[in-house]
Amino acid sequence: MPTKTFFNLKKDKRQRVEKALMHEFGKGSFEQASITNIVNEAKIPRGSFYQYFVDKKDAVTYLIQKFILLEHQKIHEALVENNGDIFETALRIYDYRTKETILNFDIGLAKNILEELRRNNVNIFENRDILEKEESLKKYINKDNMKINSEEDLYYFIRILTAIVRSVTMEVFSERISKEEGRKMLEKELEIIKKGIEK
Amino acid sequence: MPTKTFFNLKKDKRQRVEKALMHEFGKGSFEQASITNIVNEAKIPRGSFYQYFVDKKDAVTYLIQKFILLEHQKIHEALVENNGDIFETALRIYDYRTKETILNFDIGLAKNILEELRRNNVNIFENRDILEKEESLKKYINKDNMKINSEEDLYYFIRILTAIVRSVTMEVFSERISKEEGRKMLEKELEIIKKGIEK
DNA sequence: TCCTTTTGTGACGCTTTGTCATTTATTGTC
DNA sequence: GACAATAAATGACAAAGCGTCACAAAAGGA
Repeated sequence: MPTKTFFNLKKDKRQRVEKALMHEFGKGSFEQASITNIVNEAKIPRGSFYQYFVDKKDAVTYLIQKFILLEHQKIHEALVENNGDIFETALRIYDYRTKETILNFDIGLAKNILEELRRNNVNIFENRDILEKEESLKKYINKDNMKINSEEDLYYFIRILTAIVRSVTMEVFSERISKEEGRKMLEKELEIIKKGIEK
Repeated sequence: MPTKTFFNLKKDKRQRVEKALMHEFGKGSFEQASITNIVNEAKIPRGSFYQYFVDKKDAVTYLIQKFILLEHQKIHEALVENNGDIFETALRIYDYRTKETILNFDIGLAKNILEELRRNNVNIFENRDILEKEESLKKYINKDNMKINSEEDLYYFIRILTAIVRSVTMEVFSERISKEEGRKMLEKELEIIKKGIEK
């Protein structure tokens, strides 16, 4: 997390830094991002960057946390609007993630963030950082039409959905498939999960 | 892919280079790997590295291709031994991936390779590079006890399995869960896929 | 006003990458 | 074996990036 110095910054300066971070981290991969570019764009001296953030990773973490919180709200909305239907919600998550702008995050940045979350297998329904501040989303899930008999079942089921939505989202991001193709694939995959495989 | 110069190298030298590559790329992430370390370990001058490989990525690609081919063979074996049972095979893939040594690749290196394959959503049943040289594994899958009515269904089903096995494998690699916990989780997840969710 | 604490600043040391001009080895031909 | 042509080896070098540090400026408090 950024230092307290960063949060004490005047609004104008902090926003300049934030904007530069979002821009640079969205351009290529996180590894490729250059601190030199960030300080140039934000018009702050190099030393200041290290006064605000421990290192590059620290700055990334800050953006990721922001993203997770916004996404949590978004999923909450989707769940409520769809009366707790988790399959519809999964599609809604896919839809907004593959939009041009995700929660006001540039698409390139969102892609990198989601990749990072995937790498660390962060599950928005279980994430600890969120659960400290926000309530769990699980209770909004309507289990009436599902063969879910325990908290454990639900846990594993959410893991499966998370893996699948992520997988197809990343494929769209990497431009191997279009947004529309991806959605159709996701629909088919959800259908298989619904019906099961065993004869 | 490496240059022809690399393949023309005397066995001893080529093996020295390969060993150094595998060691360095297994130490940390691919991005962290240092070419300086590789050339030092392999006892070749810096310039030679760039005579053999276009760049760092090229060297990585070489290792990944080697890995994919070996894994393809391994899955083939597993499928045949289990009479085409894809669920058992999924568990077998999990098992050998979470072993101490994977196909003679150091565990750190295997982790990085699998992460890369995941990022690019490489599916060993569909991979183009393999299909040029080897036959598809799909035909070995026994569909008798499964609600799979078309090639398309099978395709999506394999996508789901791939996503799930990868997800849990990466969690074991990142040491959030143990090998044994991971296996139990995978078993539960496979069970859900078998039975379906819909009441 | 004077002292203390916080923030700003950019030159610098260090490391790494990929290039390139030059040297050395290998191969083929007569 | 001699010579030319092709292939491979070599390491010094330019360019670029990271994080540090000593010092300067600003802000806060008494």
